[in-house]
Amino acid sequence: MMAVSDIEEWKLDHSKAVSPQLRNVLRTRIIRNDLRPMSRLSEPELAKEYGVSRQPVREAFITLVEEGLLEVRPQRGTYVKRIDYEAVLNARFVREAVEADIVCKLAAEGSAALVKDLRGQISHQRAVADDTPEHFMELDEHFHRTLARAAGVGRSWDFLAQIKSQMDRVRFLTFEEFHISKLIDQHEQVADAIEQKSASRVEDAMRTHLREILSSLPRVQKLYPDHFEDSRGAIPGKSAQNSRRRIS
Amino acid sequence: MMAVSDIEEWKLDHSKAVSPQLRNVLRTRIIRNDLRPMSRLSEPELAKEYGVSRQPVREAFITLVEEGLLEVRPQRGTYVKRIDYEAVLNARFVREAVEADIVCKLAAEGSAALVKDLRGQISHQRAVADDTPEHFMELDEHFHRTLARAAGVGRSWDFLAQIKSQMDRVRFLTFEEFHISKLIDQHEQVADAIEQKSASRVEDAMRTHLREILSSLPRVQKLYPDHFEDSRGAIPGKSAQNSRRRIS
DNA sequence: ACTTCCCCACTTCCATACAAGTCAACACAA
DNA sequence: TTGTGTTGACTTGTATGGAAGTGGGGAAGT
Repeated sequence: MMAVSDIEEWKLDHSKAVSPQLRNVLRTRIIRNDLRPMSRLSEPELAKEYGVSRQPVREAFITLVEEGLLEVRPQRGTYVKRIDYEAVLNARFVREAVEADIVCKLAAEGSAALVKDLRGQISHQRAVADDTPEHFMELDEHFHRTLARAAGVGRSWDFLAQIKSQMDRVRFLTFEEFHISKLIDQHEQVADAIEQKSASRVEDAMRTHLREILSSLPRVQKLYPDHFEDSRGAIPGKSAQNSRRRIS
Repeated sequence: MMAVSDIEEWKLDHSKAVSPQLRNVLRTRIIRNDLRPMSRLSEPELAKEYGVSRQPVREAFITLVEEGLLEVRPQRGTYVKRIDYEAVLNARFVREAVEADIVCKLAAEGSAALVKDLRGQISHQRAVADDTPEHFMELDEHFHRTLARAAGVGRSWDFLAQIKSQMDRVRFLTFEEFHISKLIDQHEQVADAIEQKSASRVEDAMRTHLREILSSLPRVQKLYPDHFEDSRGAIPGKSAQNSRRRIS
């Protein structure tokens, strides 16, 4: 829908409030690795670039600091944070816990209309699997959001979206590490299990699905070591992230 | 530790950055119902009250809007949001899912030192049970944070803290609705189950513990209807919040 | 050559001024 | 009395100017 190169040229609508727009633009640029880790974002520079004053830029920074995408060192500069291995693992852990409960609710209450909707989305996903990865990620986002809304906890997904950015940064580093067709197959297994109203199967399917990133994360870190915080993860032996339930 | 009345007189340390302090003060005042729902918070007024300019106040507002505690209507005013019934239910749902997985991990990996720490905290909780409710809530916060850290997902608790404020507002409305001694007993059941390394029992204990608010929430809403959003919740029949697992 | 100190460019943070929109009260006409 | 138009005191959003702090480069002294 929107290629990476276009992001750099996004213009702001001066008839609306500028700060929120700027916040979204910068967040997208960071997640898509257009703004590299450790690079400095000076307020006046970005202000000139987008034709606004420093204040909206400042206010946009605040939220991004809260999301762990930026780090401001007072009187020194504002920098794009490197990917925090621990933060990724924690975000993934939270996401697995929440979405596991979501699909369990759906196995109990899910309607046939939902299953039909999901299957339509899945076929749509297959159609764009070989398209740009950005396109699939949008559909993936929509798929998981649909599950949350169907379970009656749509606002929970809004919360998850805040921490998901940590995981998305990893994805955008190397799409090759993520086999899209495999992810779509897992989506299908989730839909199947919901249709069969099997709570245990749908839970296993979702937990397996959300653990895919665990296998690729160490390789991504090896490939782009300077994109990651120097913390542990270099010693990812048994990273205390194996969740409670043995999968199949 | 800090009585409600003291909050209004919190002064800011002008040697450090002002915005974060102001943010914490305002958040606390909102959660503790010192700043009432629907009341207007004008930037220049608060600026004068705390002896700073409008800009730090504005920046403090941004985060609180993100947390769903404030609502700013452009060119009209900034208002304390009423408690959103749906948001409380969703926050509770997320918390249950995450903390259930946390204690399951602890049942598998938990150490004896952890159990000893928890029991110490519990006896401390009993000691202050008849003290001010604020004091118990601090200990309660510490207890749950300890569990997360022991499970190796300490940052996950930082994530949860963002949405927990929605639940805390309900608690601070009526402490009488929450029987502290009962909550402490449930803490003890969690500690017991961890010691016994029983995943199923500790999960049930935690889920039961975190569902306490569900029984009191409708009563609190009845008692303070104007503190709540006018949404559903007035029709809380089967509010789609009964989670996946039947308890005991 | 090496250490020490100072100055200056640069940053974020705060204060202040201006712009633009909203809403209520009020004057005024029918 | 009622309906209408307008003014003006509010609000938040944006722009800009200092204040305080950081760090590097260069000059001076040993």
